[in-house]
Amino acid sequence: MPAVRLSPTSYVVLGMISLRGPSTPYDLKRAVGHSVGYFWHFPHAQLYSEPERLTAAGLLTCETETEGRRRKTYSITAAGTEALESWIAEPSDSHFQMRDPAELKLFFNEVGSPEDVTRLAKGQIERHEERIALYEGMVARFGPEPTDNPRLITLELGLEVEYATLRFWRALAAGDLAGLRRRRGEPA
Amino acid sequence: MPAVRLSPTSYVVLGMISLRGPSTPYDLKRAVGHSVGYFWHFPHAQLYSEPERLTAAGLLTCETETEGRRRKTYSITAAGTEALESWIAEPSDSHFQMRDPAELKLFFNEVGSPEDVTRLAKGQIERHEERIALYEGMVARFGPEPTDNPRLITLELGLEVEYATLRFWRALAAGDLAGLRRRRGEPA
DNA sequence: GCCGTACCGTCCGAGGAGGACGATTGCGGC
DNA sequence: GCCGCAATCGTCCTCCTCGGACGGTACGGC
Repeated sequence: MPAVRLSPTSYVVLGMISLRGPSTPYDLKRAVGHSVGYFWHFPHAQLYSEPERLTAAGLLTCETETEGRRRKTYSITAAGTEALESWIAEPSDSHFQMRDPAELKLFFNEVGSPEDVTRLAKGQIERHEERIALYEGMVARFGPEPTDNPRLITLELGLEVEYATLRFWRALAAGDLAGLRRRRGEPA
Repeated sequence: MPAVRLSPTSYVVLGMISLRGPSTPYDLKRAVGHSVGYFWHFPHAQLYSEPERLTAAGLLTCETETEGRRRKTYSITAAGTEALESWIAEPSDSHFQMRDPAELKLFFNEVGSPEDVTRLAKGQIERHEERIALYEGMVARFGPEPTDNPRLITLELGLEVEYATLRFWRALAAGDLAGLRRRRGEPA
């Protein structure tokens, strides 16, 4: 049972199995796809390899189907639950990372033309409007009151951020960043 | 001159050299540290390996110091500039990623205790307040008017996002997510 | 039964992360 | 000048992440 370094990915796997009960990698893939996946993307292949690592570390157990499709069902162990809980309890260390290609393009916009910036902004506005519609739909379906479903709380954070970036790109397209600053100063 | 896949990291290197002129990896490290680095982190080692790749692809040229400290100075080529410009001009494909460990913890908070959430929120509030102070300081120093310095425009986006997340964690700590939703609906 | 299609699992090569370590330089003390 | 120390700068190594390619499995239509 070698000690392994646990990454955020590890905790997503542990957390998902903890919330859902015993799961196969494919179960995880789908579950992640319409929840955590929206704000923390990772490729499906890791949902196959990561549980293996965690099993080796004693945080999961694995049961292999013998008949038909080879399939592995992972369950969380006491050690796994403990690891997850202590991660949740420990103070959060690092700041978030944005990783927005559009923001990069904007940063280097001096190189390009002003029309590039306008086009970029237009595209981003659409993109964020779509995302907001998606999130609002989820809220409407699963619980209009934020406290209805604890797992939906993070959606509120997602929405808050989406609206913020939308405001930014709209202000940029309208050439009114000063207005954006002014409105930020107002009481909320 | 083999064709290489260009990642966002590649464009950061190209963009930085394009803005600053010929640079050594260490120059880039420092330049990135107090600009792009705030919203797109990457380890310093890549600022040594990535220019090599780009040189192999013909997008940069490299001049090696012979005396004293081995040191390489990279300059952008015409092909490099072209690659950068066409990247800026092309429509932005993918949505941004948040990658916020705190958001993950919140998502899995059912596993933990309510005090964990409160503690998490308190920590995040501090963290984002610090970040906002840092950004506001930069704005005050380098250009109170958003349009003063084109490279500072992204700072406005950073601030907008920081304020949004700060509002969220404050609302969460105050147990008033409903209020957050209500205020989002108001005209801006 | 045969075939097409959606579903599911594994592999692999390239790139990213970030710490460890080694080399170089400048500076203060003598 | 010479030494030693600390800051600066460059490279390497190992593990992890990425994401597409590929191949196997189940199921419905005919």
